[in-house]
Amino acid sequence: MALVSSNSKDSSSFPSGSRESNYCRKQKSLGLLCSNFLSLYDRDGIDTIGLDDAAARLGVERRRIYDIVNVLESIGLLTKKAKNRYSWKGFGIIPKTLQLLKQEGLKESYTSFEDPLPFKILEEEVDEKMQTSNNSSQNDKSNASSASKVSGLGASKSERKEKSLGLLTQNFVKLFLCSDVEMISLDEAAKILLGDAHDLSLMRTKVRRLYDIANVLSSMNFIEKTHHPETRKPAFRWLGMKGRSQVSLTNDLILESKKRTFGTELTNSSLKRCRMTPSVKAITDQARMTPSQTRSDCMTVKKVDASDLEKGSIQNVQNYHFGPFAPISVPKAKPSSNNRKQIHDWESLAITHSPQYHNQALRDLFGHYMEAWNSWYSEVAGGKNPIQLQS
DNA sequence: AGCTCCCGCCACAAA
DNA sequence: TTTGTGGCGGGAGCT
Repeated sequence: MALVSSNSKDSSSFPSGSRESNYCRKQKSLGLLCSNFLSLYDRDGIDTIGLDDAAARLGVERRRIYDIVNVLESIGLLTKKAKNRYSWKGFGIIPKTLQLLKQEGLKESYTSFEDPLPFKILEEEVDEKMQTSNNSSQNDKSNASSASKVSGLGASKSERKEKSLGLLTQNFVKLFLCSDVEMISLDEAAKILLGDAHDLSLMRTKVRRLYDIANVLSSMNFIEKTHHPETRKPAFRWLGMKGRSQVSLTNDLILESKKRTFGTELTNSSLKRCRMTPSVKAITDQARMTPSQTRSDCMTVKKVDASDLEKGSIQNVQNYHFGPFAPISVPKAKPSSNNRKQIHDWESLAITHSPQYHNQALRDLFGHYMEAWNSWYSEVAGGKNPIQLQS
């Protein structure tokens, strides 16, 4: 197939049993790929994204880009423009997407785990612009229903859609938005999403896909991995937009530590066979952890009520601020007359969410930032309540 | 040993 | 027919 990239040839030259000893599976995870994808495209001035371009710049085969893009598209971050081309919508769309997903879920009368979840894709009202690209595939999507169909070759177009990663992502998110569960394991989620089909191999496949989705959503901090308090079984907890805003402070530290390690490298390909010194590996391991994972050592995160995000953020989508250490890709708030108020917001945000690191390197780095912040703050804002790094 | 999830085959859709 | 898309599950890395 013409799509096979040089990269995939690389992998085929290292068949499963004979990969180089320093092959590191984690370095090639979908989550990391998603982070890198966002580093590339979540910024001002990005309008369209070419899949070939993305694959080349990230150093992965195209198949993996489809995985990422399908999940991102399902939550509105991207919309398909044409073959090979997507347009970037950005995280401002997320509150609206979540609201719509919640409405959808509630409309489907899905309120508890006892109810089978009717499969129905979110209408494309997430983005009005999409209305212009009216085509048959949209109708197919919105008409897709019933989870009970079993897989098999010769599946129709709509049957294929029903099993798509995008639809599964939306239904997975609905589980959180439309129920009162604190956390859910992927096993449980798969059972619910499969409805009445409990075939073992179907279950395994569904769980595999949920792992893919969970990794991508975790990398954006919409969910975080945790453990059930009683069974200690791995489970995922919903963070939503709060997850994103809470980690904005630490995000830059993580980006920074990545930079220190890899320079400007954003591709996964370079990670493929690079040998890392133990110290570098320790830092990159830390950096690879999602910010929420980094936090989770010391912080407990309360479940976000979906209504919070509806109340708070929807009307403020355009005014969403990420805080003083906003990622470079995020447009910073323009200086304005209420600059002073923003300073106080930042201050309280920083105080509230000041992370505590077990990792000394990150503690040092964070300390450095706090020092810089306090010095700037005392100059500009009079030095009231300087922030202190908690130990 | 069970969990996790990368990898790429290959069916299906679109051009 | 060729190229684009993405479901799927084997099996290896990770814990």
